[in-house]
Amino acid sequence: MPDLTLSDPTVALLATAVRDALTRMGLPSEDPALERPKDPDHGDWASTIALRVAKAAGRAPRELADALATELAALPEVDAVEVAGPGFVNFRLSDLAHAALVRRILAQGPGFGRRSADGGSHVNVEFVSANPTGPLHLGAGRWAATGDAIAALLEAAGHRVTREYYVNDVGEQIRRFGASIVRVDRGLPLGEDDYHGDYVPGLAVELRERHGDGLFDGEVDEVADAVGAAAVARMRERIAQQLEGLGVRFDVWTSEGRLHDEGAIEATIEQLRASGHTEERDGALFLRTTDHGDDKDRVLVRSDGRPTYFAADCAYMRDKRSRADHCIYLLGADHHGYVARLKAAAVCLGLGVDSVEIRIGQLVNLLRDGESVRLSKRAGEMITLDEALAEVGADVARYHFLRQNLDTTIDLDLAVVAEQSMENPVYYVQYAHARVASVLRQADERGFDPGTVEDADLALLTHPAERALLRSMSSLPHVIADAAEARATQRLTRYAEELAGTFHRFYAECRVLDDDPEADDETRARMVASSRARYWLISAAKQVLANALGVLRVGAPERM
RNA sequence: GCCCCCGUAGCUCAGUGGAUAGAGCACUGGCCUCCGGAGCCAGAAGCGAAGGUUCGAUUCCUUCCGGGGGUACCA
Repeated sequence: MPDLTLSDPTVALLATAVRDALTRMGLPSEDPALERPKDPDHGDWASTIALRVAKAAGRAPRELADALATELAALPEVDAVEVAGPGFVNFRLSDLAHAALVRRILAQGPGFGRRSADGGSHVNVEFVSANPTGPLHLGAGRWAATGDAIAALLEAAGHRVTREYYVNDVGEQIRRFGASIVRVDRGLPLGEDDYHGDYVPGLAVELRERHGDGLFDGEVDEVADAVGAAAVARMRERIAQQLEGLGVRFDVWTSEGRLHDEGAIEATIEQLRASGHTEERDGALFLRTTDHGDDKDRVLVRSDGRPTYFAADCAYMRDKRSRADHCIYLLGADHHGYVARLKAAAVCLGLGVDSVEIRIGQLVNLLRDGESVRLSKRAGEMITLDEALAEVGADVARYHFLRQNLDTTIDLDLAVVAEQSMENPVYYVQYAHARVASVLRQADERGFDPGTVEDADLALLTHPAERALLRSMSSLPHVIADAAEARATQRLTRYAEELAGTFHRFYAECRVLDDDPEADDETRARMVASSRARYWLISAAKQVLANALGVLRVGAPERM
């Protein structure tokens, strides 16, 4: 549980009050166990501390809660402290706290909900890292959107973040990729393991244009490496473009080939050998990953002397950790077998198991007319990320991916997503933002003078719909902190939907720009005061919606 | 065989050990003389099964049932 007191002064205040009360009661002053009740009838905040310490204190939870409630001296920010159920202590915030919230949101602007970077650790988030032997398919979009949003969440939670892509740009697959291009270029037949994608012929043409025909001179085996290298460079550009289409930009692209060239792999193997974690068997060098939870030892150097990809993975891990305090790997479920060996490698490299965090996401199952479509680069049939984006749009695609738990396999039927796009939850949220913008525009056009938020009488915001909106708005800092810690993007999307919902309900029930020329002066003055309070309320709501969408990297439109 | 993920409303999915388990879609019926109806309100409908831990379990543990994925001196 992240420390909520860091991001919310009201919580900090309550926490201190609970701790002080505990001390006065002669009980250990521990975590005040503050949480947000689901039901607004239970107040704005609740503490379960009485339930938690009852046993140790040897007193009934309900009795403890009563004593605690009595001890909690009246704070100006709190209207009431109530005991409910088996021993919950519920706090009801006062108008003062609500007014402070609106002013704080507007004063902090885009910073509301975010924590300053001071003291935050440096986190490296590696994601996508698809082999550069073809364009990204739609499934990669899930990792792109999710990794990017997790990175944004971590930034919002106060960490320095590096978004990183690992490029497997050397080895057998690249050679095969190069050979496939040459074969296609010459009209030679392809083998089963060659690259059959429909992007291959065009790539051959492009490479001739870019590098001249000389690149292709020679036997297939002689030119495969060079063609492969050129093709990889080209695919990397294409992949970067595709990611750009989804609004994702990487800070660092690490080339596996560079690790080889710089001797990082040899150095890593030497380190592992020197630290006694390796063993020679049958002429190959193994890393004893079974000592650290893996189910079999892994080969670092083959019997013919060539290092394995795993050796490169170790070198890469060492490289990344030298640049960051904490490394997150976002991998697809098809790589879950890598978890144990990577964790073991972290131990063998002396990096600290906890500093290497591996997140496994379930795959995207693409459906077309209800039938599963295989997404394979070599087999050829695939839907590329850019094709998909052309159909549904980046915001819709991003939001769709971010909305779901990583543990959930996504069944995605593009036709359905595109069809439902008008009913898509992302529009529900964006519409709320656009609606606020529209009201603010109206206010301006009508010459409405909102005054200043300092002068506005925010204590007028007592309607249940207004209270619900305030309550929802106040949650953003906690939602961001929780979602970042859990690496759970769907918590933020769901929150955005909830916030949008409370706004839509508010909008349906409360009129912001209210005036009645027929009314007497006193009534009209009341209406203006109410309009001003609501004006600042929705201005703040707009900011919170924009901040939530901003972390998700989804647009917050002024009009739709 | 071993390992990982999932099983919550008709469908797609949220649910961080707390109080009466929530959305969207679909269905039924309502709501604009007035700030955007891409909206609001109401209705019906659910935790795969059994044990255990706990003051409290949809959540943690075990077993079973059902579905998906992974298992290499591959890359």
